[in-house]
Amino acid sequence: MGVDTSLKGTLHRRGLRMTPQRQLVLDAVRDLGHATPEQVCTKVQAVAPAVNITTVYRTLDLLEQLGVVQHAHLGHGAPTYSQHEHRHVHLVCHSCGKVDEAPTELLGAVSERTLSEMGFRLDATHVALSGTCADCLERNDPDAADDAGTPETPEGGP
Amino acid sequence: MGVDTSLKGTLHRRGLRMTPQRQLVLDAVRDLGHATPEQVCTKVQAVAPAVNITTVYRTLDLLEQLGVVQHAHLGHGAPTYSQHEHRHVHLVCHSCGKVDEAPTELLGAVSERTLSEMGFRLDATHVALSGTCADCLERNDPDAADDAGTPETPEGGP
DNA sequence: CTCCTTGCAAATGATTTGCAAAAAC
DNA sequence: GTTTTTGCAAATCATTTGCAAGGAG
Repeated sequence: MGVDTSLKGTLHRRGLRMTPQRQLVLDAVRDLGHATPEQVCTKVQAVAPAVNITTVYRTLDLLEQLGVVQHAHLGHGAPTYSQHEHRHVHLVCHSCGKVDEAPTELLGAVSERTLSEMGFRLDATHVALSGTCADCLERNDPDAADDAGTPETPEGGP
Repeated sequence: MGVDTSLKGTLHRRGLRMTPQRQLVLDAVRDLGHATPEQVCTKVQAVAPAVNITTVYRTLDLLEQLGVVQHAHLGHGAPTYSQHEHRHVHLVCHSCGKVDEAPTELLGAVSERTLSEMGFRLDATHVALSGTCADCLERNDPDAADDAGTPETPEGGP
């Protein structure tokens, strides 16, 4: 370890500049765990109302290029940003939208299989597993809690 | 089986109407495997140029409500639509964007674990696993093809 | 003939871009 | 002082909605 890993150092090594906005965005991402650009913006604006959402987008892109944060697609809507050190698999309930987290080792065996069988290296932290959380399972389907294959066919008649 | 499974029958049972557009959209989804609304639209317009993309969006929504197609989020951009009968897990390469498919049983053990440990029922077909495909692995990283878990952890102390 | 469905145009929501002013080095 | 960064407004892209005309049953 001889490399400067501070945000300031990382920026300076590339001829980029340290600004309060960049620190605030990074802090917000750290704080929120996995948040959309808009959530990050709201958090930042709680401290510095003048910061524009444009800057948040630009800064998130930049921090990702620097390898300081990463984004994952949790399902239907916006990408969410978090830090590499929070390595976990996201479990998104597509009924209530809740995001659970599971240890990446959950996918260890799967990862090995895709690598050896198809040469595909999984990035577990970028994955969002979709399904139905415990609460919604009970709420919608009190006794079919052991079947993982039957599609539910939602109703939508006028 | 006594239930009419044709699109026309499914529609009629709910008081909805069969139209050429709906058949075309369904054919396009079947044909394309997993396609974004825009790709479906392009395919449909190859046959019927007058069909509006609005209709494609509306029809995809409808077909999904009917349980005829489903959508999955494959990563960065648009959702993609496919058929329930093609039950597979998507493996998306976030380097080249290629989409591979794996049998859903790949996630069987994971599914059992999330269900018993967290009460979370996975929907394997809705899942997109992200990572690096064999081609891109070799292209970028010719000899590190056996590591699926060691992170480089960027630091940033307050 | 009666409602459902479509096409169009305009509304919306999220993200990006151009540019001059402000800030960092 | 020079170059990067920011804020704002306008542009863009994807998706949705209102409404009148067109089509299915």
